[in-house]
Amino acid sequence: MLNDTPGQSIPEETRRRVLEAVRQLDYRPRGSARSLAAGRSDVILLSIPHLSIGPSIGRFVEQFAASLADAGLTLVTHLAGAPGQALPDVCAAVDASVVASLEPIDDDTARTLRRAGATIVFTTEVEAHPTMRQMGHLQAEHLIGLGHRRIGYAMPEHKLLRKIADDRFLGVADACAQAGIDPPVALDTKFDTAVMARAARRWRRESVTAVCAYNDEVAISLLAGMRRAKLTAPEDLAIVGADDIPLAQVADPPLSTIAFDLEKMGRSLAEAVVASLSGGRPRVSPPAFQPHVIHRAST
Amino acid sequence: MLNDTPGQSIPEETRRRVLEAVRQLDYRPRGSARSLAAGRSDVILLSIPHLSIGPSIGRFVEQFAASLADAGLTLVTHLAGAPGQALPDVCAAVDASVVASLEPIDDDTARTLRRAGATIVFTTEVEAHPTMRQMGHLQAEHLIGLGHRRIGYAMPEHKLLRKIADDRFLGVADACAQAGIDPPVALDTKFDTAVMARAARRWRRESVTAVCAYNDEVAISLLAGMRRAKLTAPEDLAIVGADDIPLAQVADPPLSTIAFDLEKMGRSLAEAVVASLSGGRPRVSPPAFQPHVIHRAST
DNA sequence: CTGAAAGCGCTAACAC
DNA sequence: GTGTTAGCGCTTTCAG
Repeated sequence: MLNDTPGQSIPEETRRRVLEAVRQLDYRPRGSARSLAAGRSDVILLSIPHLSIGPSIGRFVEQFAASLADAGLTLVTHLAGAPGQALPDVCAAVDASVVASLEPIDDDTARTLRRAGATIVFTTEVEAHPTMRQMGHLQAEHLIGLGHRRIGYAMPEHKLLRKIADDRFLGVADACAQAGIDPPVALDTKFDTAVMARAARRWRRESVTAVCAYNDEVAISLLAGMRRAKLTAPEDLAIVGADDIPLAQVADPPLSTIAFDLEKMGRSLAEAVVASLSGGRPRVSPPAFQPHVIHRAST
Repeated sequence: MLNDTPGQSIPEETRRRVLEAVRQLDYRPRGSARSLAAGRSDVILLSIPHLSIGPSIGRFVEQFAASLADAGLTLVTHLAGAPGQALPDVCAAVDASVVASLEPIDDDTARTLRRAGATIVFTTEVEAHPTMRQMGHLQAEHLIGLGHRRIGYAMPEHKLLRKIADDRFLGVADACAQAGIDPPVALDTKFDTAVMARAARRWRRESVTAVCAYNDEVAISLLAGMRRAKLTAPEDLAIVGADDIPLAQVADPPLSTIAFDLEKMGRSLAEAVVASLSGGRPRVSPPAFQPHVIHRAST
């Protein structure tokens, strides 16, 4: 009865009272025993790339967790990349049935994960990877559409963001190639106004008229550098960010950026997880994220 | 031997070969079986307050995870507050032996957690709560030390941040009372330049000369509003933020803020968890966080 | 349709 | 000092 097996004949009164008792004691089956017996744990482990934690990812995780909960699955997250337990260790410890990741998991780890007790591995690799690329593509396209012919790229400071950054950069490069213009000139950045001022001048010297920033934080930081260098956006240098963080709206000038539907993304990922659990192909539905540009005054 | 029981006599060669084989297969005991048998899971569940995810918390979590890993414990995190699984559900699902939380856990939940299979509950309630308060205190003290006699408080937009905000606000109010000046005048905020411009003017009208912001994001947003209202910091209104996010350095003017040692905090919390596991009192050592003000141009 | 029993993968406590 | 076994709390399967 507790498992709600269909086709039973329990007096309504009794049923109610038992359920009531359960609620009162708020009994919960012990996860370890449950998964040991059932051979499947209903625990989903999400690996979040180190340091890139921000409000956007928060919204995504929330939706992901909520959708999973609807399917009776429990989400826990793990901060990847940092020192400490590696993903396979954590996976084994919580006996996760599915591992989801926002950034590509290397083959070696993936193999370990898969081997680890029938644990199914699932990554967004298939779709999210292109999405990162697509974001870069959109940034550049937007700028090119505005008439810019020489584009800069502002890399993130932290090297652990490099994998994602490379993807986004590739998208920019792609768009430039497609438009038949020079490849983007990439420069490293830092959360330091003086450094960013120097970068801005450097781009100007190289005849760059617009730059795609790795994300909004980098873009805002560049805006600060420009102010210091007595340069204005978008006249001297047009700037486009990525991720649409809340602060982008109050940047000076307000920052153009690339947004995408994180709630939808969370929902799709959850669907994919559920599907993979019932033997389906672990794949997220294509029209999931719909990245799009938000045009504000900085471009 | 795999458990490294002391006092054995295994030929060195054999030992080496077995260990080698283990590494090759990279075998990992299944967590569920392990904890079921041992009655203890070595999984630590960290509950992170909904939405307040930011770079600072990332650094904290990393250090926490690393320190726990040193003690052979595995950390997973859960986003609290959001719809989806509640903390006790997640706790039961992963069979956590310790639950740590950044914000106070209500008594009801705590009781459930504690009951749930000998799971020990641990919260930072004891110490972190005061720390939030202390941050507000420091903000106000700093401003008062600079000669300000009427102080404003900028509340966060999101109501789920309210609990933390109330604590921080209380610290500000405390400091004001101690200094014998008027209580802080609190205003709601939004990531919208126009709204913030209005708030700035409102504070001026109320003779406020300095405002403590809930955090750096709110502060930066207020700075944007002031620019719009043709007000300058710190002359027209001195601003102090909290948390010391990277963007605080590139704010215009650079933002004074309250920082604290997140790495140390992570380490202390881990120590406390380990202690609580060996029967000690779940308490984090007092001199753990050392919040301090970083004085920049905005005040 | 309901009850009893086997056993999931490990650890701990026990005899040898 | 080493091998063996009982059993952790559940699910599932298989008789009744």
